[in-house]
Amino acid sequence: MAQPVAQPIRKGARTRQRILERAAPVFNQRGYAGASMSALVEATGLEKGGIYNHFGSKDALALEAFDYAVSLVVRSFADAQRGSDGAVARLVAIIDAFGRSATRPLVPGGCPVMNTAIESADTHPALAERAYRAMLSWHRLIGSIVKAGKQSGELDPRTDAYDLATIVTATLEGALMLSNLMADPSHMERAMAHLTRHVESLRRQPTRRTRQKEPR
Amino acid sequence: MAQPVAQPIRKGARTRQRILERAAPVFNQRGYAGASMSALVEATGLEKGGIYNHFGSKDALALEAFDYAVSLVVRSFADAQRGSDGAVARLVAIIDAFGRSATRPLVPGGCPVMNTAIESADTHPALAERAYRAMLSWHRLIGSIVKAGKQSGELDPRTDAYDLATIVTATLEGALMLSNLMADPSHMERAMAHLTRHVESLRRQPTRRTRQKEPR
Amino acid sequence: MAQPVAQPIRKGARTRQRILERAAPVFNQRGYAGASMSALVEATGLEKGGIYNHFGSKDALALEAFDYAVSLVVRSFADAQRGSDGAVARLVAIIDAFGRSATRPLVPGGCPVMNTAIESADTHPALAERAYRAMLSWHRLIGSIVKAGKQSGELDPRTDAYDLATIVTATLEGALMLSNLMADPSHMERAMAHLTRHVESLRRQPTRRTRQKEPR
Amino acid sequence: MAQPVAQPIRKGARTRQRILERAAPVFNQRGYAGASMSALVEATGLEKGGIYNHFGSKDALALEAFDYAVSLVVRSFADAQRGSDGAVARLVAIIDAFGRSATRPLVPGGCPVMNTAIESADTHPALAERAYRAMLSWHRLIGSIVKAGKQSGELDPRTDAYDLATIVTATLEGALMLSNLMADPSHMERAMAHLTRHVESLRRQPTRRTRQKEPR
DNA sequence: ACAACCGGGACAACCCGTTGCT
DNA sequence: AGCAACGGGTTGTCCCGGTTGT
Repeated sequence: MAQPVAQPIRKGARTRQRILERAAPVFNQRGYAGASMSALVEATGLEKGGIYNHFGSKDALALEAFDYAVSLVVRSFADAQRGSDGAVARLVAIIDAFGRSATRPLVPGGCPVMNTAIESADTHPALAERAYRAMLSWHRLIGSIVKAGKQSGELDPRTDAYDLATIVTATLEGALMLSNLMADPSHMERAMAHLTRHVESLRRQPTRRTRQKEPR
Repeated sequence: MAQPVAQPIRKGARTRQRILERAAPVFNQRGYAGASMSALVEATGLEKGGIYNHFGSKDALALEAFDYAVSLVVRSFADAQRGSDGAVARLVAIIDAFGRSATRPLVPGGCPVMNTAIESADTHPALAERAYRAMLSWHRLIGSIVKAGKQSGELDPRTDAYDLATIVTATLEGALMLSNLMADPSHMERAMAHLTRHVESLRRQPTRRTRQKEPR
Repeated sequence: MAQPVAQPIRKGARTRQRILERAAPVFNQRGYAGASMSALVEATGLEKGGIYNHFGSKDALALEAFDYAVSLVVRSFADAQRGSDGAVARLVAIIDAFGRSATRPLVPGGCPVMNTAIESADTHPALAERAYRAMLSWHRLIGSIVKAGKQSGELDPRTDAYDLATIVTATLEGALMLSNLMADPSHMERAMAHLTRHVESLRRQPTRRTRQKEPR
Repeated sequence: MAQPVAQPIRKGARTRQRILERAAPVFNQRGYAGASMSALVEATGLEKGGIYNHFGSKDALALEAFDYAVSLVVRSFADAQRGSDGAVARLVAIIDAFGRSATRPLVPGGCPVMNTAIESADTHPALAERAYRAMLSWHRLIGSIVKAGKQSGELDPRTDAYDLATIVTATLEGALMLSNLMADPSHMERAMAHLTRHVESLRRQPTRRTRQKEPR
């Protein structure tokens, strides 16, 4: 029963990971319905039986491949924030990190969360749920940064965390779609500039001029 | 019982139009790969042969159904502008019209342009091309409004039409995706409020404060 | 109500005949199973409904088209014999007439009787029956010529009509197939030369040497 | 029960061969266009997926099934010649072997070469090419026998190998068609008798009488 | 034990021959 | 006579287990 000592990664686990790494771009580019098992066979280099040994179904593989793809994006967010101090700097770092994916995608085929959200909304509840959770965690990430920024006094206390999360994610996802659709990264650049300006406008001002949600 | 005089539309043309009207939501919700001919058969009420009498292939039907769906959106833009005078009012009317589609979609399943852009980018060049053209026409629409607004003196002359087109379409499309993904129309409401404020900030100011693209 | 005088051929009958003339090559080249109704629509220039007004089914059209094609061959046999006196001359004329079809086919696609015999033997009893009858009539034609030739004393009395009918038709049909398969009319030329020599060897000889079916 | 040693043929290869054996008669009887995949499914006992595992398309299966059918005929020619010495004996053996197929067909449905030549001439270039090659090899076989017979002195030196190949194959193929069409093997018997006599007349004669291609 | 092979059906898109309505 | 609609049939691919071989 004693587990083998010092053989940290079994061979099967490495194969499994390799399948995920190679399947994720296929799902991200072709979508769930458009990604055939034979395409996955080609991408992974394994035979169909080999894939089914690790994943019980195309469905299960798609869910894990999605999680894997999201984990790459999340990690890039974490890496981006590492060297940044302050709410504005961290938000800008996230905006930059996402914006870079327009020219250097982490997973080919665009943002996996948006792609999955678009395709699976009316067809695949399990995938749609995963996309929902991923997006929710991003909003919470932004929300926690805003909250910390307000507490530290960096951000205007009237700043609405929900507002900002919506504006940032919506604009970035939309701009990524535009850049890919029109094969022109300047859309993403404009969106990044716009968001950066917007985020910086949220700083607490010594003057009495309001910025956001001005009271009527 | 005099027979109807001058019936301008033959029966076949009416059937063809009905197919488009009923196929468009299927493609918009399920995507091209996910929309099977049998689903289209069910949606249209015709048999397979009946559909193929009017459209040579699923491909041809998808292209025309996309164009039909886009035409609905474009018409809603045109209707929205009709009662509006001035660049800001017209832009806000377009933002409102698009924003309404989050709660009262013109075609079920979200924005056909975004959906098609996401799915077809790496799989279906012909569809991707149509989505590109549709988006381009929207950008040109916004561009022409901005240009007119600058000429009339309503808008700040430093306003960049490209910038605005990108920001507006990216934010709206992203927000629609968010609203649908999270089943929460408030995302779209926040985006509309943000964009409305942004557009209004582009008005020519009697003071010398700059708004957009401030010269460094 | 009086029918128009001196209009011997109704328009419908002409259309019907035109359908046959244009459908026969399609069936002869593609076979019954390979000739689709849409191919026949294209060949005839009519719509499907138009064809079905004249022929109750593809089957009925195929049968009549076969008869039409055979009638062309039969007529060419009759024309060929017209100027020939004597059994040998008439047989050679028929051989010549058939042989010419290798380079100048009466109906594109080869001999309709052989084509139909090959395709329909195991699949279409009604067509196979028509092919059988056509071939039988050719054998009877040759048989009657041989019989007349023996009665007139032109042919050796030991000549077997069945034998000759088999040899002539088998060799000609086989040679036509070879010429078409190998795109080389010399096969037919050799067959014609061989048969002509053979037929001429059947003439009653003044000597006592035997020609055919020599007694062992 | 020692397990079988060195089983050289994997299971898949056996299935593949079985498909060919069972598909060949279907194609030979119904033709390429007339042989539906469902008929092949029925004949082979496999499901469609099983067949498509071994052959990429109906087309590929048809080509290999044709080759298989031809190989049976070619093998029967080889077997027939085995016990025969001399050109005349070998030619007669081939004639006999082919003639037997009228009553005991190697592949049900007639000669695959002729059937394919007839059906595919104007519709299926790849199959027509295969039929052409098969026929060409038969002509070369006859040609090589004639050549050897002339060199050994058995055959009249004026014998034309092309002539003989055409006459033999044309007559045999035509007679097989006649026998099948008219359900009467006597047509083939007459053709065999005729060809046998003809071949034997090609022997070198001690006298100076000519046999073939007499100079005018 | 694990991966490759192989077979199974259901379903894909598409076209067939046919009929009825205009 | 032509257009429109019909379903059943076409070939071909799908995703997925069971078996075989290593």
